Amino acid sequence: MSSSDDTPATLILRSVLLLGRRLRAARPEGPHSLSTIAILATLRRLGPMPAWRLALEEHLQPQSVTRIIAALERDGLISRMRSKTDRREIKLSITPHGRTVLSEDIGARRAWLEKAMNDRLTPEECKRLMEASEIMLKLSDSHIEDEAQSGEE
Amino acid sequence: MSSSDDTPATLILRSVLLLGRRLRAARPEGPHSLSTIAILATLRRLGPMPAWRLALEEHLQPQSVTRIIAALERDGLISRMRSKTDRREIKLSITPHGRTVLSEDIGARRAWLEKAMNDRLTPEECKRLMEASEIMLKLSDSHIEDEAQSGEE
DNA sequence: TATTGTTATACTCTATAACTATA
DNA sequence: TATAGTTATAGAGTATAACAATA
Repeated sequence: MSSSDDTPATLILRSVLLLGRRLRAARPEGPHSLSTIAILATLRRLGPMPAWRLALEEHLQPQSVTRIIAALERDGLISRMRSKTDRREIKLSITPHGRTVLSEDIGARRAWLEKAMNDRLTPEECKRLMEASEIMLKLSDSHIEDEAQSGEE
Repeated sequence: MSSSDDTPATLILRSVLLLGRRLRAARPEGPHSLSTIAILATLRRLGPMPAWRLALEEHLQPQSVTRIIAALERDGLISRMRSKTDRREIKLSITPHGRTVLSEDIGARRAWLEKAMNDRLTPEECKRLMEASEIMLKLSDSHIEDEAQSGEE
């Protein structure tokens, strides 16, 4: 049987790939990418934090975070404040302007998604998709706590 | 209320972004990216087809497909055959070597995903995730037929 | 003129390696 | 030496514009 890849895993792989493409493309007029907006949303959701913590939350390398926050600061969406106690650390905060931009961006993406859901899914399917989102988050969420437990590879 | 983005849509956005990152990173030793493998899988699943059809299936621009299939042909994973009836068209087929590489790649990614699912999800959650995959596919699937129906932007 | 495909170019996304500054 | 952050570089992923060949 050559169907070794027509498995549930393949279906998950393909669906996340294709839906991800759509969600990235559904950006509003603004110049802000999905990864950028996700970082902004995390800063609003969890409050000010240093870059290394942001890297853990977003499952990114610190260097990748550096690049994104440089753009965010350039555009005035976040502000930096050097820690007094540990002068290596820099706390990142979302600015009022950042909150405005975030709301507009998320609003536009949400509009796209909700329209697509209304057009193509039944209410029952919408509900199951939302439940599945938490499952996917859990699946992609092996940071911090878990890092300590399973140190292999 | 400033919670205009703590909505189900935001959760979906974040979960697809984060899980997508993980699935792309879970590549085996081989030099083939997720997008490349997805195209190979589509050629095996649906049989030989021209590049424009592949672009529709994968929701990519034809130029993006051109780039990917150039790499696939360079590595001997697909073959091209000019159509006799319409000499503009080139039929793309997966080669035996392509089938081998595809199975190995999918196998490795599947192993990662199944381990993650076993480690972090209950059997009930696994089942719901698989059901949700078909829903996500439907959501990202507005090509061909739908294009004709809703012609707006 | 429309369609199939390609080349050229650029921007986003992310990683690894090497570095600086501070602890 | 370890940690927080940055710079440099590269490759993956994808898009738009301009083009060639064929219909």
